[in-house]
Amino acid sequence: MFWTRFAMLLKDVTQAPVNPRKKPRQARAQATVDAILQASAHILVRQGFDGFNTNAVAERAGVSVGSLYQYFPNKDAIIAEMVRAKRSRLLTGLQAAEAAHEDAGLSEVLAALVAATIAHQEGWPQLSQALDRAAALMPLSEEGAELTAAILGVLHRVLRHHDVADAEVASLDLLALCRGMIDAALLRGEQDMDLLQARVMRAVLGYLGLRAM
Amino acid sequence: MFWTRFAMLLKDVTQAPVNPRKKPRQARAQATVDAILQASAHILVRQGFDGFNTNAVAERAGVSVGSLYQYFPNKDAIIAEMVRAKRSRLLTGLQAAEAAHEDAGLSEVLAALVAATIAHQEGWPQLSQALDRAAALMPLSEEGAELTAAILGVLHRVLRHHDVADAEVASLDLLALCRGMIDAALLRGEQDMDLLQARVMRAVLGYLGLRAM
DNA sequence: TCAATATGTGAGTTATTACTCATGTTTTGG
DNA sequence: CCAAAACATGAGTAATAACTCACATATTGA
Repeated sequence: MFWTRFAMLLKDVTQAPVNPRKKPRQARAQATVDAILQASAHILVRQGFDGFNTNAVAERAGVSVGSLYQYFPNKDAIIAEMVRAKRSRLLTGLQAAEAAHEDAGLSEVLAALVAATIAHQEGWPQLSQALDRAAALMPLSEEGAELTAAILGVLHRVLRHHDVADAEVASLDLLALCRGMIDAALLRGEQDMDLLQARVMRAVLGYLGLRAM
Repeated sequence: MFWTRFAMLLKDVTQAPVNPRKKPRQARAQATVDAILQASAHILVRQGFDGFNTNAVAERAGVSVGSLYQYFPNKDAIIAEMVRAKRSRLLTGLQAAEAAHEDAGLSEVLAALVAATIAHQEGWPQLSQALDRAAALMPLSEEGAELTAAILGVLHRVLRHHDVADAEVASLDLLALCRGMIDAALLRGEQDMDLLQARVMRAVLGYLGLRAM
C-alpha cells in the first residue's frame, strides 16, 4: 500500500530517551551480557571495526541477536559500555597511584600515574586503541563524560597540590602528551615498558620545568 | 557507525593496485576531482564519517556518482587521496623549515619544525583529526607510506645531525608527542599558537634533555 | 568537419546489516 | 504447583549505501 512509504514520517518525532533496555536480573542474563562484551572485544581486535556487527557479535557470543538487543539498545551501546568500563578501570588505577604516593614529591607521583597509564594500555593495546578511537568519535554517555572529567581531575589535583602554575592547561597537555606517546609506542609493538616510562617521564618533567628524578 | 561503512581492513589484502581509475586529462575533469575532494572535506567535518557516503559527496560536489567513480575506484580512495595530499603538504612545510635553519642550533631547528607542524594542523583541525584517524585505520598506499617515512626522516635527520642518541626512537616519540598535544589543543579550540608552541617546546626539549632556549 | 576519445549522468542493482517481533523456554515468588 | 515475569530465539523487515551500466554530451586532434 502506498501509505507504508510514509510511515517513516510518523515515527519518533520526539527525541528518544536513549532506550532504557532492561538490566540483567538473573545470573544467566548477566552471563549473556558478559559473553556479548567478550565477543565484542574479540571481534574488534581480530577483525577490526569492519567485522564488528551485531549479528557477528551475537553469533560469537553464542546468543541470539534478540538477546543482544534486550540489553543493548543499539550497536553503539556495546562500544559505549566497553569504553565506560575501560575508563573506569583507568580511573581506579590512577586514584590508587595517587593515594599510594600522597606525601611523595611531584616527580614520584607523576611517575606512578604514568606507570598506571602504561599498565592500563598494555594488556590489549589493540583493543585499547580501538576503544580510544571509538570514544573520540562517539557522543559520550553522561557517565562516560563524568569518568573522563574524573581522570583529568586526578591529574589536575596532583598538579595543584604541588603548586604547578596553570594546572588546568598543564593537565590537559600532559594527558595528551602521554596518550600520544604511549599509544604510538604500543601500536608499533614496543615491549620494554620501563624504557617507555623513562622516555615519557623525560617529556613530562621537561614540560613542567623539572629535572629528571 | 562510521567504521562499518569502510572496506578498509578486510578487502583485497593481496591484490589490486588500488588505482585502476582514469586520471583527469581535461580541465573540467580536474575541476570535478577538486569538487569531490572539497565536498568530501566539508562533509567529513560537518557530518563526520557517518555522513560520508559517496552519494552525499557526489551531491554536494554537484556531480553524479558515476563521475565520482570515474576517478576514485572506491570510497576509501577519496580518503586516501586527502590523506596523501595532507601528508605531502606537511612534508613540504617541514623540509622548508629544515632548509631555512640548516646551520642553526638544535633547539632552533626543532622550534621551526614544531611551528610548521602547528601551522599545518591549524587551518582545519577537525579535518586534520578525521584524516589522521582514517589514516590509522587504512592500509596506506605506497605513496602514503613513503610520505610518512619522509616526514619521520626529516626529524630523524635533524636529530642525527645534532648527535642525538637514539635518534630513531626519539623521532618517533617526538612526532607522537607533538601530534598528541597539538591535536588536543586545537580540538579544544585553543587560539594562542605561540603559547601552544612554547608548551610543546618545553616537552620536546625536556625529552631531549636540553634546557629551554 | 567528424570520428575518436574523454567526460558526465543517475536510476537501478545488490549486498549488507541494524533492529523487531511473534513465539517459546526458564526462573521466581507466593 | 502455578502464574507471572524474566529470558531467549532467529527468521524476517527495512533502511542504507556502495557501485554499475547503458546512454548522453563535450572536447580534441587530424
